[in-house]
Amino acid sequence: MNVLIIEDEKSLAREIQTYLAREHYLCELAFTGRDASEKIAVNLYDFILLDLGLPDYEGLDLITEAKKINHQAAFIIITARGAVEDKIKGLDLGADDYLAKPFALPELVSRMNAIARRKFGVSTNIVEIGDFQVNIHARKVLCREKEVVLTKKEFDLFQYLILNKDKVLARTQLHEHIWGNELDDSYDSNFIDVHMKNLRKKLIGHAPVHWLETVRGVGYRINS
Amino acid sequence: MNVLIIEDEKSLAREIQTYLAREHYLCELAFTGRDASEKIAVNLYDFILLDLGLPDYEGLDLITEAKKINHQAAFIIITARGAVEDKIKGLDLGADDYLAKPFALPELVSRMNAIARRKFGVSTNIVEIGDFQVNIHARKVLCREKEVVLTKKEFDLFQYLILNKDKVLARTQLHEHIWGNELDDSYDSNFIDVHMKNLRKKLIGHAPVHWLETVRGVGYRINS
DNA sequence: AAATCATATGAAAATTTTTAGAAGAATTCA
DNA sequence: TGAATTCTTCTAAAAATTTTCATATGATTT
Repeated sequence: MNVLIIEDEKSLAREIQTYLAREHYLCELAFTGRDASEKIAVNLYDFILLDLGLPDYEGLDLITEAKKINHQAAFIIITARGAVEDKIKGLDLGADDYLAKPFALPELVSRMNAIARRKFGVSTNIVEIGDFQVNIHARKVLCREKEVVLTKKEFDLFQYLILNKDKVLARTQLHEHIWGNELDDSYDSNFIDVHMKNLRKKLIGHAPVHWLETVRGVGYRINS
Repeated sequence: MNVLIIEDEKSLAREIQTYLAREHYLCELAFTGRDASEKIAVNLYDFILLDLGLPDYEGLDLITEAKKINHQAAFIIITARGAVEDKIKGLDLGADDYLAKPFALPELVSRMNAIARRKFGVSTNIVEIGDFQVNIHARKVLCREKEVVLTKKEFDLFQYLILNKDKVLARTQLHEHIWGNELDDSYDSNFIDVHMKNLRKKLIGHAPVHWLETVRGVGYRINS
């Protein structure tokens, strides 16, 4: 899950980021409204955490703006206790949840998990594929009680393929996803292949993986 | 799904085209109102994306014009943020959706998918032809539960013919589309024929394919 | 019915793509 | 910092696909 944290208090923003990272939310930070605005225009976030106390922007404008560009994101509003709280709640901003400062991070996480369940239908963090149980948040793979230990890149690949089940994913897509950034025209490397090979090898060590296919000339695919 | 992108900013148009291609929308570009007008008169599009900031045309005229000729197309209006936005919304143009610049491409895709589902009753993903189910995203062909395994070129050909159902496609067209590049003057090869033969052979192995015809002297066609 | 033209076919040749092993870089962790 | 792990590049071999080519088949014209 991709999260944008809009918060001018840098230390708090980083603290949230670190904590959420542990829960396997992938966070980007925006310290100003302008920054946030640009990021929202370019990326598609699952969650947008917005502190309503930004100096350069009227927070509410940011919400309406963001809602237009990315209607599927879940919004969580963070506000100073008391202050404008009631007023905000009165407004129908269409936020998915509100949190008053100061708040406990586990509280934030549990609310985010609840929203993820409700909004994105991710009822659980555990996805089953073949004989394997993949725990997305814990980044662990089990096969009949036993753990299959994957490296970071291997897990990233595996997860992305699982989340896009029944879709062929081109190497460039996989590469872009894992690296985040765009690709040079001169993309010429086979490290996706190498990681796939290693991933397969590890998986096959525990159970058959006929559902993980190479689509020649195109990419890779996991069949449900 | 065939899409016409009407957008004078060429780089943006191409960017959209590239992204949509990945999602298996087949795009043509029109950089001017005149160009768009001609293309609409000749081709039947499923989607028409229209940027309302064209220099040579009043965008709104283009819509009413297009609506007369092709009433089944879904219109998506792209507009600069703010500006005339409200005014446009006020007008009953019968557009299926609006997008304000800048927008995230995945957002565009998810809206198009939604429209396709609602308007055409199709999950853009699966196309049925004869006894075959073609899953565009998975690049898989099924015939009564059983998979028909196609090579890349075979699938590309098949898909392109399906997307252009009821149209005769010349060998040069098929060649240009599938190989991307333009053709040398000295085009003299029969590999389209060979691929067609192999495709037919594989399909016929599972069910009759009377709907896949050779149009002598012209090319090939799939009849719905 | 013969001649001509376009398409279909089978098989070999050429090319592309994938797999796999290993080794050098880079990163992480103690 | 050094050791261990992980990431990435490089290579060659293997596998599969693409393309060519020669020939057969079938349709169209005269």
